[in-house]
Amino acid sequence: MNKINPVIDRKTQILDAAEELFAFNGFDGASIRDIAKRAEVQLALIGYHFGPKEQLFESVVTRRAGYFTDCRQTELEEARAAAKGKPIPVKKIVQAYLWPFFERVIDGGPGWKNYAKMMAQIANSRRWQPVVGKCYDESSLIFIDELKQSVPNCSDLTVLSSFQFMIGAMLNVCAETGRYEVLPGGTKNSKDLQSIFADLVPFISAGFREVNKKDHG
Amino acid sequence: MNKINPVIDRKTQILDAAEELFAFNGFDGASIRDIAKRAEVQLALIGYHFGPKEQLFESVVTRRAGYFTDCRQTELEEARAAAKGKPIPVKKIVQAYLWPFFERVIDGGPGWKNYAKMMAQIANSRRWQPVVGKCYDESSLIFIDELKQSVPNCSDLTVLSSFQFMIGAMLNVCAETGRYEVLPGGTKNSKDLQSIFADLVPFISAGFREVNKKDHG
DNA sequence: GTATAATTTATACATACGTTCAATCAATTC
DNA sequence: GAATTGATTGAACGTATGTATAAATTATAC
Repeated sequence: MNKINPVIDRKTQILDAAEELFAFNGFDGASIRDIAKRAEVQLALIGYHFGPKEQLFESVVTRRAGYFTDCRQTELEEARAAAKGKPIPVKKIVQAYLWPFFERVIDGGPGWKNYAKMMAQIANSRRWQPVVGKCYDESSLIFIDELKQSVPNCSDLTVLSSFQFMIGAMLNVCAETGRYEVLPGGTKNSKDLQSIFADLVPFISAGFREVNKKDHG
Repeated sequence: MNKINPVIDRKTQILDAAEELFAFNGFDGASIRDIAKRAEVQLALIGYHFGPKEQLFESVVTRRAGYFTDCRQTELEEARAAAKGKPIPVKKIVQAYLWPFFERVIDGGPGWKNYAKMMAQIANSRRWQPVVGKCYDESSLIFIDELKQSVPNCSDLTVLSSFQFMIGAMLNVCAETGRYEVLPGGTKNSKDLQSIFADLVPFISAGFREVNKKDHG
């Protein structure tokens, strides 16, 4: 017997396959049969381990969420410590939020890439708002509160909007929809994401600082 | 007989219903039967007028696309004229791109709102890239070229990335996923979009100017 | 080693799906 | 006003879907 824990392996296989097919075909476009085939697993086994389809989807969303929220929290606390009681520079907050996501998409392998594609779609859909919220709202609130300290002239709505601008930009480029292959200036190479990240941080940071100017608040 | 052109009315009813259901349930989540019921139309009539489902979807995407590209083009040309041969200020370009979309979502009624929701989802999906590209790529190229004039220190990839940041931010807030109702600072009121737009333009413009600084190019 | 529990398989069910087609109906043309 | 075209209906087909269930297999405990 060369498998240490075949059950965990099967569950992981299922989650990976589901993640991939949800990412490319959406929730309704990916059938449980497709997922089973891709995971090289029997149809009924998916229901046995994960229950109905919506629960499987929730499991896929949840699986990697904790890594991101934990990692962001760590980065934020480091920035907080470095700021010594003063407001954290906006750029540091933005970086703390964005980097864990980009790092995984760049270096984490295909599973993390698929997760990003999937999240990019469901984050813009009202339907999955409860699932996304359950995983990410608590962490988002911490970042929003921190941002309020660093852009004190902004109204609550402005901070919230700007936070959404950041997320929308992040997900759009991490979804890797292929537009970069079509429009001139982009290549098919995903190491582009490294330089896209290098642009996104100052881009978003400057945006926050701009709306923090008195005449905008 | 009080109906001027019942055929056009039916086709419009179908497109409106499809738009709404695609926006909320996605392509595979919205069945033709659901659409027919919502449009108060017989099932087979949809196939008769629009062919297979993918073609219906393409018709929905295409219907309002021309308005946006035309309107953006007009705004861009006005800004170009005002610049008198010099590069157009970034803010004017950003505004020319964003305003037609926001204006319709704010004032255009439920159909335009649904269109925005739908586009926010498919823009982040590789699957519909060909359809979106057919409608919007030409217009996008014009804006990208214009932006290159106005942020001359940026590499092609940086301009392209920044353009995607803008689109991602725009779609994320126009999707109205309901996050604003959950996180503090937002209300359920969609007149918020007016002030979100007022924040987004300087936010994105400042981003472009920042990555145009020499040390980022 | 046997009994118990957990996992995996194989199959079936009822329903929903996209699409097709002949029929009816309405409008237009000559 | 009969004929022709286009729009609409009603029903059917074959297939794919999510889920449930009982049997078989494997792992675990005593």
